[in-house]
Amino acid sequence: MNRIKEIPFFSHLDKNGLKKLNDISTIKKYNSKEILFFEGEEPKHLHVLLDGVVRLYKTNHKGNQIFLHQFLPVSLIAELANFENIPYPATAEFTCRGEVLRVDYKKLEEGFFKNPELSFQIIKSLAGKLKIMSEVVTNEIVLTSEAKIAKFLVENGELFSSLKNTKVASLLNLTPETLSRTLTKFKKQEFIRIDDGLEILKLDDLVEMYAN
Amino acid sequence: MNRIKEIPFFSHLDKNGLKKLNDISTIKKYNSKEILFFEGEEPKHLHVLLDGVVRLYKTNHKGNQIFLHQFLPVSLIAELANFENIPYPATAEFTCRGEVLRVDYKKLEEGFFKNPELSFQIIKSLAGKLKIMSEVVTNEIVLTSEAKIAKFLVENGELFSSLKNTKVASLLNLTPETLSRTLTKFKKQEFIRIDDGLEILKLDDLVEMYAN
DNA sequence: GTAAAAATTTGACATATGTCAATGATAATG
DNA sequence: CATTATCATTGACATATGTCAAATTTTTAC
Repeated sequence: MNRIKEIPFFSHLDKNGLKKLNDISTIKKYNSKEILFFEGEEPKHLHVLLDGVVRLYKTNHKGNQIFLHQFLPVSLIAELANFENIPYPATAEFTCRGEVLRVDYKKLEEGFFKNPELSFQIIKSLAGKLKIMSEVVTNEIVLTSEAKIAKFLVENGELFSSLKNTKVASLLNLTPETLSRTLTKFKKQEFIRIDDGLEILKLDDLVEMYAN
Repeated sequence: MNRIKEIPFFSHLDKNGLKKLNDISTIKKYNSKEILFFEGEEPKHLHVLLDGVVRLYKTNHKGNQIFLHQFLPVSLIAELANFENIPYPATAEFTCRGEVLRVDYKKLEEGFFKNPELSFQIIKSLAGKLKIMSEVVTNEIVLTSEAKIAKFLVENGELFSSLKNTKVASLLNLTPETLSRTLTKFKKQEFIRIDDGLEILKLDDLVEMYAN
């Protein structure tokens, strides 16, 4: 109950509302690599990530994972499936131990959807998701690998420096080989330098590669 | 004003609400091939498609159009850009003459967002868009061309029969050549027959290609 | 500090799909 | 009906990116 009060999503609820919400929800702990839900599964709960990190991915025809997004607390996860009453469109997996609030969706719908503040929060969340998906489309369909990498270097330089290349490659849905080759190319062109962290030497040239 | 009353989105508004909405919106007509908005443009209005057909697409690095979705009346178009206050993520173009209701978004936000019924409609719309985007991702990233085509034949057989192959190819973001080759392949395998309309001979084999 | 494991780089090759060009088939127009 | 114009098919080739394997480097663990 105290946990629920701290969720920005529900923080505006009054005592009665909190109690009702508490009655239809449970908190569940997960370990790293545990699956919150599989692509294709029927949703019964609304999941609110309280703690830990969840990665969302689809699986392609060859069985490779296509990374879509990484969720940090506190966020709703795949609420689309609840609202549209469709199977989960992707798989959600914990990358470290964490916790979710599982809310019985049917009961939530009955009791809470008249609440304007909650509606507003849901709108925010959905719009955010839509933005994410739109970016996925841009990154995966519109951009070449080179452009994807250039964009990532410019926009996530810090993160790049802190991660192994294999990890970066998987975030970008590329093979480590492609990433490696592209990075050496960028180094040869003197767009970047890498020693103990990324240094961008020719920002404009990098940006040019993905912006239009 | 009468037009507004007929929009399901706003049909629940009372007289006063309708009047206020009417004051902040205008109806604009468009011809075929006219652009409603360009990718990257700053949104000022919420667009409600009242009449006509609008196709939404992105442009890739080579200047090719990547088809995302076709809107039929009555629908909100790219409201994401309004809600998130970001540039339009894609271009919207009329494929035939039509009409939109342009609502001054700032003013709408100030005056209407407390309305629970409207919020609910917006949630519905956003969730629908999210579903569309999720399908785009599935189609474009997860499936091979062959699978895309198989899926389209199974799910849109009627439409397939009524369209030229060039048109189908562009809906699927494929070249006509690839479509043609794949179709001949399916015919050779006796999955389909085409004479004066599509006939699916081996549904299971086709479905097998894209379902997992 | 050494051994084992993991990550990176590089080369050779595979593959799906696009591009271009030529030809044949259909449809549209006067 | 004849003539364009559009569409479909086919082949040869290009290209980006993945796959596999080997060599090298870096990191981790004892």
